[in-house]
Amino acid sequence: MIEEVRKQRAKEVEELRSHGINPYPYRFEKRHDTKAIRQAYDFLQPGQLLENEKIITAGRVMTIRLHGKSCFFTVRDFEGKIQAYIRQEEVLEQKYEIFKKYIAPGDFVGIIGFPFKSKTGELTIYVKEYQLLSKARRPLPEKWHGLKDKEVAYRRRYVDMIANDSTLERFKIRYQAISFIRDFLTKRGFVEVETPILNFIPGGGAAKPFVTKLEALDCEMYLRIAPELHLKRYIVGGFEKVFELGKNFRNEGISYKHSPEFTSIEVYQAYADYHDMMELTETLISSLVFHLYGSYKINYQGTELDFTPPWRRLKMREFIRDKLGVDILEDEERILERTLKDKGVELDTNTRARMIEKLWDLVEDQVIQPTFLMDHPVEISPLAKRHREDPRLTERFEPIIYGMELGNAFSELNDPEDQLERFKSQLKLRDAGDEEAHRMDFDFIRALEYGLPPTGGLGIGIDRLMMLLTDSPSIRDVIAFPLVTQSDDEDVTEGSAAE
RNA sequence: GGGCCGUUAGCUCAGCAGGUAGAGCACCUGACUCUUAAUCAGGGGGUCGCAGGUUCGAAUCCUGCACGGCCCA
Repeated sequence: MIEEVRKQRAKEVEELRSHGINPYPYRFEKRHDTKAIRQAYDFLQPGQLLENEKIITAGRVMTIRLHGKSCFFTVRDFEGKIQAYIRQEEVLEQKYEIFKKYIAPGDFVGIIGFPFKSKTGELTIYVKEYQLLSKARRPLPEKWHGLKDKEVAYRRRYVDMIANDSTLERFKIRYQAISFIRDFLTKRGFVEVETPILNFIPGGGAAKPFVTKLEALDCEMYLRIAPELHLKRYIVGGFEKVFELGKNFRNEGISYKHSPEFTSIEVYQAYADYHDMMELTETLISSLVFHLYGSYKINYQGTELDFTPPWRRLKMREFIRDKLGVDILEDEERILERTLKDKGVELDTNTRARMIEKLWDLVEDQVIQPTFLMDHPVEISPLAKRHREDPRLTERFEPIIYGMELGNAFSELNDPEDQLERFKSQLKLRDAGDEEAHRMDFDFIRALEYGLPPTGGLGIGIDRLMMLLTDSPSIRDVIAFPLVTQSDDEDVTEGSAAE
């Protein structure tokens, strides 16, 4: 069936060429987008025509309503949809016949005409001239129900975007948000920088890396799991406010909130501590929410989330003690372990660090409203500075919203001796079987020995933030081209050499 | 890795006391000069995810596999 349509379209393309019409011309001078047209002519009364105005626009034909010698059709562009009207008596008869015969839903057209409002009050472009800009060879999904199959939506996102306005809208919001974040930080004096994605030592986080090979040096390399250590080297070098927005790669499970390839933003500010980073975080995210929705409150999966600053500050030790009755600092490991066993949690490695992480996992989903989870124990925070009041803790926080860790931030550890000790402790965890434990990075120690000023650092997971901002239940919904298994492309080659 | 659900026309879905596959949209032909899920008349289109099994007979029942979704680890 799809082959039938493709052959039919191929035939039409040949016929158009024989009429001297190029079905794939080179350019069109688009002057107005649908939003601008809507804003300019919304004032028209039903039935009113503005024959002296000239509109030049272009887009994809979505639907066609043909009535013999006249035809209504809707055109969609990035800004929206607009109706157009073409009549035999207004264009050359031959051009009308060609429109009637060859223009179909899915095709791109350029149109020149004037605005009017139909009897029913819909703003419409009265077509004086049109040009086929690209002929579609495949049928569009159903015009009423759209595309619902999630597999197809993920594999062929372009079809999802064509068929479902909400999908296009979701990605517009994503890139508006990213643009806002860049502006926000730039206005505060931060410089956008870059760091290597190919690393010899994957650092800055707890994760299994992707391994790749550098042929030129015949050695293994890793895709970065976080840009953190390089960004701090910028601060050592003399930058004072930097950020990097980009992809990280973690060779771990895939779930509704985990993607092997994800986007983060990391921000570092010299002379600041984690309190400054909390202020930055809540101001950045709440003003982003306000920028997008005109309110600090949004709905996520049926729950109202209130981003109004200041956000709740919650100490990790106290919260776990309140909820589970154990003290992650003072209780013996066998007590932590028994609490976990009672809750049915199995430990992959028997370290105190892992136990603390698992205990937190048990209560994480009880934190719904935007919250800063603070002051993590030192053994699970190898890059954070010890707490000024209790050296067993660190000056660290994670913004938690709707039970999801949205990021991670610290007063950065800048004491090279302590950092070396932390790396060594991490190596012990590694020996105990923790594959995610941090690796040794002597050059980073060397950098700290040259001197890192007091620095506040912050990382935010952009994809998870976008889930919240677009009410999306899965991280795949906010990644335009999510990871899917290899596809079957049989329908492309088969019959593509249609006569 | 485990559990549940799903996979039928390009799309959205019916069909499952087992009896040789349907609708709407889309597509093709024709009619129609203010429609908007346009309308009207006619037509074409399916290895029912794949492979086995049970049966005279399987889209339907059973087993395995693949792909996907959701939940759990």
